Amino acid sequence: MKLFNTLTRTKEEFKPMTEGQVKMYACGPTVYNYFHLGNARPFVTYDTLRRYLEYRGYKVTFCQNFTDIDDKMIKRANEEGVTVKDIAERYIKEYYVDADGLNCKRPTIQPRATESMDAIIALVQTLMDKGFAYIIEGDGVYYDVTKFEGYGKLSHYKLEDLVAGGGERKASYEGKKNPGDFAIWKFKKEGEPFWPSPWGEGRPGWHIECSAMIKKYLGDTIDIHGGGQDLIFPHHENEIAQSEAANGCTFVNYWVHNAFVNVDGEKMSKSLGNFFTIRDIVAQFPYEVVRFFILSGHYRMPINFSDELLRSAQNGLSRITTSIKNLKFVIGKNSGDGSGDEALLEAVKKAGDEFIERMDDDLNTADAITAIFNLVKEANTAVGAGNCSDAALKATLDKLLELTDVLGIVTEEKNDIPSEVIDLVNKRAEAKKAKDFALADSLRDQITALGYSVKDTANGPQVEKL
RNA sequence: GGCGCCAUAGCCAAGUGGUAAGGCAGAGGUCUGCAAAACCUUUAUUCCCCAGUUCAAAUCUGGGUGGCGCCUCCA
Repeated sequence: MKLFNTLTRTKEEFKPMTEGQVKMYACGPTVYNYFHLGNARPFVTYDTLRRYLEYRGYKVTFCQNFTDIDDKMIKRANEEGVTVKDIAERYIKEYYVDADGLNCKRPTIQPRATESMDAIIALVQTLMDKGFAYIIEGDGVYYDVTKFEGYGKLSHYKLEDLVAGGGERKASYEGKKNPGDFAIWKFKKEGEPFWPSPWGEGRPGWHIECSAMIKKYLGDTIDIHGGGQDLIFPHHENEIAQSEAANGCTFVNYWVHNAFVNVDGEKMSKSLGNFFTIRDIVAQFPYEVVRFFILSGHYRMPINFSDELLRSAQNGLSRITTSIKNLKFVIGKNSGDGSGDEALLEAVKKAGDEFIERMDDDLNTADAITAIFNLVKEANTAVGAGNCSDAALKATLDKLLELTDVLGIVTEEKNDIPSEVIDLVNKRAEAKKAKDFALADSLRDQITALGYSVKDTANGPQVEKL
């Protein structure tokens, strides 16, 4: 497949280091709050990339971390008068509620920064030993960006521009050799959690955490590293600087970055206050709709968020799920003569091929969904025509389930109908037969009141949970 | 100031040299006791504007206009 590599800013043919195996890492959440739709985008995107790679036969080792120690964690803990660990435990649990709901497969490895201190300290030590880092007394251990020749290669920022540009970097100028230098170990401050280190008690900087966890859990070089576009600089630039300086080899072969979720054309972010948590959104829309919404555009294009757009996504997704339900219903009841099989099976194959072709092109989920819609249409036509065998319909259903599973947009629903409802459905069928439509309609109202819908089809009444 | 992205129908959105996918919404029709679902037809002679390259451009080049992001914690 082809992937757009931020490093080269071109689509490149993806070749893993080891045939058939992929090591990928994505920056995970800082667990100090519920996550919002903007945060959800990378989770869903990289989960989809992982699912697709697995679908294509790769054995994927997917590592996504939890940042469970940083300024915001500490702030939150102090506000509530609890420990940082309490906050972490709480919001990791909440993370799983939403991430599981969004149908994100649990990553292979989910390290926490606080449980990776050995690796972090070892990495800082290496950087000190090799002369890439220096100490500012009473402050911390800093990385000297001028010591790393490739600094800026990911973001394409020049060191001079970083010095001259913006004029906003005043805050931490003092003591640093260069304005772009960043802390890899912060010395203990009053009221903050700390860990022992050769340079003094303290805690790690943000950037070093990812570098260290990648080294510890995946190795010195990995195939794919993903994250939001706002992480390109400084976070990922700094990860490269740290890891390549320490390890002396290429850190990441393919850098993948997703675009933002916007609200009224502006980036959804906590600082702007224009964010919607997933928890809030799912009070209105199912998780699958949120996932479908995210995947309905290309991951490198910004998507706008609004109720109207989610409603549109909900309607679109229900076209797919309804088709699947209808197929499930009709299989076993239908008596098609098989004259439509050939055309249908051809459509199944075509959809499968197109899906792969489009996903292969830099994970074009929008186009891949189109392939699914095309098959949905063929399936609906076949069900309506009633001229296909069960085997052909089953093959269609299986393909739809297969493709939607790669995207993670359809979750299996149990459709157990209570006997009470079945009785009503049967009575209604009798009433209809006797042309007592008033009774039939009132029975349908009763069925609806119990939370079920009934629709009349050529193959009898189809009952579903509402 | 530096780096970068985007502009396609009422809305969303693919398409990056060969004559405009798909979804949502709308309109008409078929089917149906009604409904639901579905199917058919219909909705951009045209892709922000202006030049250029080419037999051919939404797609490439140059110049505008408008919007956004990063350079500071940020997905």
